[in-house]
Formats: sequence, C-alpha cells, structure tokens
Amino acid sequence: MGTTQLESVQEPKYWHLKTVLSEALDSDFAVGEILPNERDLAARFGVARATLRQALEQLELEGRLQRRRGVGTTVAPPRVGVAVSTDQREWADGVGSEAWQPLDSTMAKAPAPVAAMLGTDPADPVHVVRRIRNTQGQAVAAELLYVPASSVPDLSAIEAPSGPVRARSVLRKLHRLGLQGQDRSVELGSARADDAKELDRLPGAPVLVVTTRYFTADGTAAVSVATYRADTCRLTFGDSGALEISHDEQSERQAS
Amino acid sequence: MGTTQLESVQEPKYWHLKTVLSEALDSDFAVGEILPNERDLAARFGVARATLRQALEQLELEGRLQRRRGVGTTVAPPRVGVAVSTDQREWADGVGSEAWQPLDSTMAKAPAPVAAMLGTDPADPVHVVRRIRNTQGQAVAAELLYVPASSVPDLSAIEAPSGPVRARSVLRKLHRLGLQGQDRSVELGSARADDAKELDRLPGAPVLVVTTRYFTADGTAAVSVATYRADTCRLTFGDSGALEISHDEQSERQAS
DNA sequence: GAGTGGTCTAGACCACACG
DNA sequence: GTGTGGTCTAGACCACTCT
Repeated sequence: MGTTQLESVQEPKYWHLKTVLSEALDSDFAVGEILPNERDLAARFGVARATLRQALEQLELEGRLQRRRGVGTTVAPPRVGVAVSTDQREWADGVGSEAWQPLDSTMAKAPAPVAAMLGTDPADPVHVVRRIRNTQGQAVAAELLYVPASSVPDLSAIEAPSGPVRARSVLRKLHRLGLQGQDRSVELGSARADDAKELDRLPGAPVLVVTTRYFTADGTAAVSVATYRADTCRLTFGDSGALEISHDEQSERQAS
Repeated sequence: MGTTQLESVQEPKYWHLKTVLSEALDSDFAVGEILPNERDLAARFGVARATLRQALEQLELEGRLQRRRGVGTTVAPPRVGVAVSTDQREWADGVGSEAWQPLDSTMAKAPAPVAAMLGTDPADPVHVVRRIRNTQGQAVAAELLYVPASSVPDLSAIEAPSGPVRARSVLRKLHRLGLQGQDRSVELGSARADDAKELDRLPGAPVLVVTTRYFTADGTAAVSVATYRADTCRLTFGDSGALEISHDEQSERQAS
C-alpha cells in the first residue's frame, strides 16, 4: 500500500491493533459501553475482519472486552476477585457464605486422573456433586465434586436419588468429616460444553481449572474440579488473615 | 457436499476436529513425537488450514501440543507442577531452592495498579528486580519484583548499579525484613513482548499472572508480578504441610 | 427481518529454524 | 534453500438476539 509507512515495524498488525484499541478503551470508553461492530471496526482500521478479530480475542482473553453473539462487543468491567477459600471450616458447606449453589448429585465413574487422586478404582462409580458459584449475580464457576462412596457411608437411599436435595445431603454428610488438609492446583483449560453452558460462554472458552484435594486422616475424602471463567475472574488466595482488601484498581498489566 | 452426513451436528468443525485429534494424541502418539505439518493435516481432514489451526490452538492452550515456528508441532509432555510457595521463610531468597535466577535490578516507575498496592506515588521510581524461574531446565516464569526504596534503605550506591549483582543485593536486603504475611491472586493474561522472549514464546502467549503482595508490620514491603507459561505449567499451592505428592497423571480433564 | 458475532474457505506472503 | 508455523486477506455463510 502507501509508502507513508516509515513505521515498517516488525510487529504483527493484530498486535499493534490490540495496543491501539487497548488505549482507546482506557481513554474513550466507559465500562459497559458498546463498541462499533467488527465489520465497521475492521474497515476503520483498514484491516481484514479476521485480523481485527485476532486483536479482539486477545483483549477478551485479558478481560478487557466481552463479546456476545447477536448482541455486540462491550467494554468489560474489571475482573472480580474471587476468593478461593483456604478456610478449612466450610469446605463443603452446602449453604456456605460463598454462594455455591448445589445443582444435583449422581453416581458416575470418575475420570482417570481424579480416580488416581482419590485412590479408587477408575471403574468404581463415585458421587458426583455439581455446583455453581455465583458472585454479584454472575455465574463465575462450575464445579464437579467427586466423593467416593466410602467417604459418605450409609447415605440413605430413601432420600431423593438425584437433584439438589440429594446434592445437599451428600454435602451435609461430607461436611461432618474432619478435614485435615487440602492440596490445590490451578491451570488453564477450556470449557467443556456443559460447563460453558452454565457459565454462559461458548464451548472452548478459557477457564481456570482449580483442582482441590480434600483429605482426612484416612486419606483423600473428595476431589473438587472447579472451572472458573478466566475472562472475568481473578482468583485470590488469602494466606495470612489477609483481609479481602479492595484492589479495585484494574489488574491490567499486560500488553507491551 | 455428500449426503452421507446424517451426523448433521450443530458442532463446529474445529471443535470436532479437536476432539478427534485429542483422541489420536492419546492413542497414536508419544510425548515429543512430531505431527504432520499443518497443510498436510488440513488436507487429510478435508478442512481449510485456518480451521485446522483453530483446533491446534485449543490443544496448545490445553497443554497437549507444542508448536514452534520453523520447526513443527510436537506432542507436549504433561504439565509440570510448579509450587507457588506459601512459605514465609524464603520469600525473596536470591539463591532459593526454587531456582529463581536474578537477572538485574533497575529503578523505574511502577505501573499504576502496583503503585496502588505498594501505597507509593505512581510517579516515584521503585526498585524493579527481574527474575526468571527455571524448572527442569525450562524457563517457566518471569517475574518483576517491585520494591519501594523505603523497604530497602541505605542500599549502597557503591555496589553495581544494575545487573545480577545489584539484583542480588536488593534481594538480600529485602530478605532481612521480617515478613508478616502475603496476599496472592492468579489471573489469565497474555505475555508482554519481553516476558515472551524470556519464556521462549511468542508475544501474546497465554500466561498465568501471579500477583503477590508481601507485607510487614509497616505495610506492603514489595509486590511481585510473576507470569507463568500457561501452556506448560500447573500452579500448585501447598496448603497444609501437604507434601509435593506426585500426580504424574496428566491433569487433562477438558474437552467435551 | 436486520444486525451481531462465530465459523469457514482458499488462497498469499512472511519470519524463522535447520541442514 | 526448503520446510515449518505465523500473519493476513476478502470473501461467504451460519447461529443467535432483539425488535
């Protein structure tokens, strides 16, 4: 094209675009404001729509934008800090303070890695409790709690065999166990189809997978696999009586 | 095309492809093995290269693949568990057990959010110590440690003004402070150009950003912003004397 | 039905690694 | 130089939401 481009940088267009957009977002847009549509934006910047989309994808990954099919692209609010409890006392609290909402409980085979952590036979079915975590009216996480039958013996068959009622009764039994410790890991993943639906995202959306192993004196009592929306969440770990201090400041620190 | 597709699923091609590839990886490929190139793969599956790439990108995000320009696509080893220390004692240890390698130390203005956490004026320069973390011969994280001058008073100007020597002297001074607690958060980000270089990734690569605030009785003594490679790392948090148990099992649990 | 973002195509050229 | 993944284009059609 034009020869006016002395800036023959070795920087990809989408990367440069992302920077420009990011700055525009800071200065010219308010949270919740809706951006021009992708075709217009692409035209305005003189790039193909695919290139523009590559920039938008990055910004969405960083929690700066929110895109919804059929609606548009909006400026995202700062990520919400979500406390990943280190607190022993309410590890499986069905009505816990942190708004975990039990959906149902079924018996199913645990995935191989989970079975390995539980120390159970991969072929043995375990209780699988499904929960959703809400924060500020938004679903931020979906969890599968794997509980070996041995952790919750004599769970009466009289009670509802599934549904929230059943889930709560499993959690209640679990809650009575003395928790000795836990073991946690965080990694990047992509949302399975069912998780995506609960989280109001498309399948494959980036999520932070928090795997927690709860153990008692007898060994591993349960394993939780919680998937948090990576676009909207910042996981916080309170280590030492650290109060939930308000860093309302955006945690934006990426982009070159 | 053909009408043989009774499977007129509403599933995107790239998603289905990803599933197929994922299964193929499990059964037909060994770790480190090199895949056919993208053009061949795309042809083999009868899709455009862009579509094939969308599937590969997802698999790379999930830590199943590793792609390197000019080289090829290989099967990635399971993610390494990287301990994010909750240990007070060696929080700023220059020669710590966890292989943090100090690179240099400079004076610079901290980003606004960091300055807010430090409680310093955003215009005031602070010490910025740059460190790299190696695990199993691989760079897994790059860190910027922001230390207000007030935390390390009387740092002699006689010592090297920059470089690893300087970095170590800042860390040494810091290490002598009594640490009272820390406060940590984890979120998804994308690698800045300089981080990407240290981590042997392209700019924009997904990273887990671990922000740690170290505080003493006097307030916040330092803030660390560490970016971990999201593709190869699983962050582990030992909560309760929990030994670094070997879950050699892959932590693959995504994909529908 | 109109407008949005999501998927897909079939090309092209570029930057990089390696022999 | 050759082959790889990375970027980019200019289209097309689809799925969804809103009115």
